[in-house]
Amino acid sequence: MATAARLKIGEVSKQTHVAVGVLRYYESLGLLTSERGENSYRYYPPEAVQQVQFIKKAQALGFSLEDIGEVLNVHHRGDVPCEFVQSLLQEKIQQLEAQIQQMKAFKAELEDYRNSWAANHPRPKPGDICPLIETVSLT
Amino acid sequence: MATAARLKIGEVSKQTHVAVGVLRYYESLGLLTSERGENSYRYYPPEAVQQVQFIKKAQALGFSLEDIGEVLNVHHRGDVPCEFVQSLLQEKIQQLEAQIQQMKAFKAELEDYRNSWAANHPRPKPGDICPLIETVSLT
DNA sequence: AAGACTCCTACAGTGAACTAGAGGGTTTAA
DNA sequence: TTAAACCCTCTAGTTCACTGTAGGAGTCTT
Repeated sequence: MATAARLKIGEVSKQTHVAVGVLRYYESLGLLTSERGENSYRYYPPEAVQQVQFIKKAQALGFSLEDIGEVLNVHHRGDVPCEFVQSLLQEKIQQLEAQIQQMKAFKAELEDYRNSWAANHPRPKPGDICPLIETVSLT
Repeated sequence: MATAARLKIGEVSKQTHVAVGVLRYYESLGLLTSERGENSYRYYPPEAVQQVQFIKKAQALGFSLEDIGEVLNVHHRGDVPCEFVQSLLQEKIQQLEAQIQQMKAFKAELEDYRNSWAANHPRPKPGDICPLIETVSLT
């Protein structure tokens, strides 16, 4: 079998579009692990790429690195993880659902305003002030 | 007519549950304006309450104070605002929609995992490691 | 008129998530 | 074999959104 493809930090960086410094920072927080070569270089298994992508995805959805770390650390520890992870998951799912509902409502609000604006102000007169902000905020 | 109800900062704070310091901070960023009395106290019109609520709502949905300031400042300047606000609105609406879609996808992913976990691991054996993280991140 | 309370400014500190730089070793391609 | 490119550690700086503190003035309540 060919050498198991171990990745250097720069390769992980290229594949994930996450800066090298950030990867080291994640490691310092315990979100990522690596083996060290004799040269003290970090070497990552190919799965590290997925892991970093997971971090970035979760982060984009509003999870803090600490949140993410909680989940990942449980995995690293390997201690009775499933029940704990399960309950974390459940919590996150519920949070997501709530956020989705909020966003939908806010989007609808913005759309309402945009539409009523379009109807009422086909050509705003010079000197008009757009009552946007106050109107939008009244829900 | 009775005195136009001008609010002091503490009253705005109570009505919005936003700390006095935060209100002053918002003002320093140009997100809020006030008139000053002879005592140099800030006095706000009642609409300030709505405005602060708008800021908080937008913020909860991931808009930065700078984003919010862009919209509010246009209002304050009163310069040809509507077209600009309109296009900002359009952009924000699209962003929201994209985020909603991402969240739904991520939520579905988490649910899938939770369900398959429930099916496969009714009683995890001691020593098992939950393959949660890698599995979840594969979309 | 005294004490509690609220307000003011100005500036320092916090935590999260990076980002940059110094100073020095390692790998790799011409 | 040497120069570019990459890696290391450590420390410090940045941005965002606050939070807290000091020192002082105004207001309200009794």
